[in-house]
Amino acid sequence: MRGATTPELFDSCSSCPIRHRAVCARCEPDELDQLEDIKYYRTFEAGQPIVWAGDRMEFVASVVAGVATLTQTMEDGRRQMVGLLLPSDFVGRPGRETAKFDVTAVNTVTLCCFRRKPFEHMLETTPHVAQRLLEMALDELDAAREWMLLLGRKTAREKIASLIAIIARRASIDGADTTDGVSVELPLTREAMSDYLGLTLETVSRQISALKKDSVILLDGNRRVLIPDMRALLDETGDDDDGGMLN
Amino acid sequence: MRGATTPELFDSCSSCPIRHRAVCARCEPDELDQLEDIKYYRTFEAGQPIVWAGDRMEFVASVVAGVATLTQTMEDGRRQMVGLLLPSDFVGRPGRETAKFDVTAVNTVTLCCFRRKPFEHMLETTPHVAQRLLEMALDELDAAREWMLLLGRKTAREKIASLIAIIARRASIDGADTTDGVSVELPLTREAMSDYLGLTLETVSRQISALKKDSVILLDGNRRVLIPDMRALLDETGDDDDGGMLN
DNA sequence: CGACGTGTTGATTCCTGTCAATACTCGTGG
DNA sequence: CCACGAGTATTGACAGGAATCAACACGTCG
Repeated sequence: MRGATTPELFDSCSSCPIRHRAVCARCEPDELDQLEDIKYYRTFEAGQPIVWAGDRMEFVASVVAGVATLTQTMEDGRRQMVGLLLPSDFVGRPGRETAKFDVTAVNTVTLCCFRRKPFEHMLETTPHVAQRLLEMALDELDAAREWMLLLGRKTAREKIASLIAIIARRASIDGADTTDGVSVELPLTREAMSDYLGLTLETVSRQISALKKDSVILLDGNRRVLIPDMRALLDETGDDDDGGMLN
Repeated sequence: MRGATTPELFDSCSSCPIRHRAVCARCEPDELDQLEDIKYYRTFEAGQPIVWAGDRMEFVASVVAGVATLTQTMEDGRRQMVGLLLPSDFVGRPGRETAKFDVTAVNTVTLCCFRRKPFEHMLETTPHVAQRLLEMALDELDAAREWMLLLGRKTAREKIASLIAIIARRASIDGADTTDGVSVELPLTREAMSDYLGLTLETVSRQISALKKDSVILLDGNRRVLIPDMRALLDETGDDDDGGMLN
């Protein structure tokens, strides 16, 4: 059903693909051993809920593979994505009993779950976990604040351009070739994009079409975007600089 | 001029008004001694910049008294507030050289500054500072994410109602009488409110007038708001519950 | 094939932004 | 005392951008 436990995905933490970026990044071998004792893997299929807001959380986790969304919903159905969880991102909040936001798998998601109580104990006893988590929380906070500028002040066109630019930036960090145009796969449906950007899905569709018409982007199918000139795309985001994207 | 150093505001940390809520809340006496060694007070007058985005930050700090804003500005002047700093809130980001946002004093602000390098050293050596800072960062992150829902999905009227409700909540926590109506002083100008809510100041003014016309709020001067029925105000925020505000 | 999920496009509405005029408050100085 | 000006706030007229309502295209899967 939902969230079946997977036996073992890796021999040990040392062969884990997110070992150097996740909450365990700074851990010493003995600290990793402690984490091994309290961890287990779970996978969720595309579209499945990982937790509902208000649910009791028995674990915190690192995203090992896949993409998940953090969303908030109003009673009348209006929905806002408040975070996009990619591999190595952290799920859950130590010190809180119940989840505050809905977490949903976008595609197949693998989580490395830590039982909450022992994890909280580790935060108090082993400094490297707390230090790394602090670093990650501060990064998330910066990202959230940048998103606030987008949500509060950017036009629909700027929002779309910003989203594509951010995804392209991540793709290029992951080692893609950027010499003559970048090609990125949008991991989100139009509806998910609209939830992320604070727009309707119709507006998202229209602005993507508009950027295509203006040759800022090219489409290859519905999901794949080709960016012939990154500078031109960045000019559409409304941001003053390139955000450290270009070398 | 700007940011003059104040000799000494309190005998010691033990008589500090934010001692139990700030980043030093969990510190043991010997840890407080360490903090004393690296701290100094500064005050800023209303309207003064505390730091500009891009400035080199030589310190991190706790807000001791006053209100400051964290804002981001686009090249064409569009501005978005991304945080409101109240007493006990933390300013600056350990591990980063330069400020990412503008920080501005709304009224007279007193900061308890810690030299950045020694503070970062303390984060590595004394767990109680890091633990408390993590807790505060996670709270900030939650607040930022709730604000994202407001910015992305709420109507102008809901935004105004939400802002007043949040300020009223804080006032009632501070021990005001809520039996027959709450009275709160808005610490922000209409323009600052508009920056916070992602609106224009005209829209802010109009929606405040509309809420007044509908008797959801009463005005006493430009800044003081009387709330005859908190439930009625909360109904206007668009939130499903009372946010833990009512007992 | 038909149903369904996803995406595009069009017509129209309406909320909020923009531009503009006016009022109010509070100092300062004649 | 009042005039004056700066900063702040309110209100009106109007325009525009995004939401809403609706139709239709495309691909997949039963």
